[in-house]
Amino acid sequence: MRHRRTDVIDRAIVVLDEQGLDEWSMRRLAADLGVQPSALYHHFSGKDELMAAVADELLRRGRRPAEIVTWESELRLVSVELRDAMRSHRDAAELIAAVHTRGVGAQEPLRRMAGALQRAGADDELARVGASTLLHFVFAHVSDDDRDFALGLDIVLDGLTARLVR
Amino acid sequence: MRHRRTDVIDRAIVVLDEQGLDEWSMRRLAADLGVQPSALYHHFSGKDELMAAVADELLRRGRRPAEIVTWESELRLVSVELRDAMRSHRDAAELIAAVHTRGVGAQEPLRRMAGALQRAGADDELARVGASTLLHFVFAHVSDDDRDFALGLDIVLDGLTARLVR
DNA sequence: AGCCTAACCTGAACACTGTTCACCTAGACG
DNA sequence: CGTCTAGGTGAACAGTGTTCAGGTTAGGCT
Repeated sequence: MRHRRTDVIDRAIVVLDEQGLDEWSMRRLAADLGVQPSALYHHFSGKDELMAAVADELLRRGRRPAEIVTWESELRLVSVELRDAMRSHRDAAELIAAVHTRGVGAQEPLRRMAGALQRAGADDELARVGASTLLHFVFAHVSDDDRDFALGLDIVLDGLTARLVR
Repeated sequence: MRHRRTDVIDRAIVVLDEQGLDEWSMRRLAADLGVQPSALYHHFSGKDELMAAVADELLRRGRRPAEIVTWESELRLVSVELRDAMRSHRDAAELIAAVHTRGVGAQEPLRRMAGALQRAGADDELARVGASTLLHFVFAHVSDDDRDFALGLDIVLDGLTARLVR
């Protein structure tokens, strides 16, 4: 059986769900696809690139069409989409956070947050720091219940608002 | 040469500085100590416990005597101590964050933050969420310059203040 | 229909990793 | 003097990501 890049990514997500991130190795994925481990290196330069592709696919699937009214609602939307993507599959949170931290992928939520802040009137510095603060808040509170998540989101947005209106 | 637990921890920190976290393996550390890898398992149950011990030692070394006046100054102190510890050695940030995330150690900063919030009048939920938000802000902004770090810290503390005074 | 190219895959090897196990050894203490 | 124990040995196990030279196969072009 021959596989395309997208086949590998799709199957990688299934294996992630079944085995978890710890058992998620190139060899296991290859075995699951009925292929030698080295075959994966035709589609991806290495494990990092594969992980990044999977993370980006999870984020893509988590997006929902929505019309934006205020900058605050946009920040909330991006936060909730990101959180949902991180909860959509087993260990997706660790996967996405790892990929983002290593700088190999999953950069879009941060960019969208910074963009929203800039459109809200923030200067470069505030947009950068504010977006990063919000993003890492989401990373940290993925497994909170919805109430706690909403509370924390309010904390950060309150802080951002206080800086923005000045 | 025979070594005690503390010798191993001290040497582990040196090796971390010289080689970085990626190259920081049980085998390398053992070689550096002039000992077989298996000898390390007399002092630690495994790599996780050793990492946790190193993280806690770095945090311990980063503590500074200071008298606390307000809850806000206590939160600032813990944040700055944590940030300094994370900057004190090569890859110390990744090490401490990893140990904390896995729940095997480096739990004290979070506990101190939650305690300060409780003394400031926060209920259990706000103390928990607020402390976690602040902690992960520090994790995320270790490598920012001081200006950006101070700005982000203000954002989070503003948000916390807004919730506390209610 | 036949060829050719590009995509895909094989199988073996390399150089690591953390961990376990049975066994040994030097020094302190009663 | 003997025992106890903290510390260490050396080999093995079961994995890991990655590389490489070479083989196969499907699709488009002439």
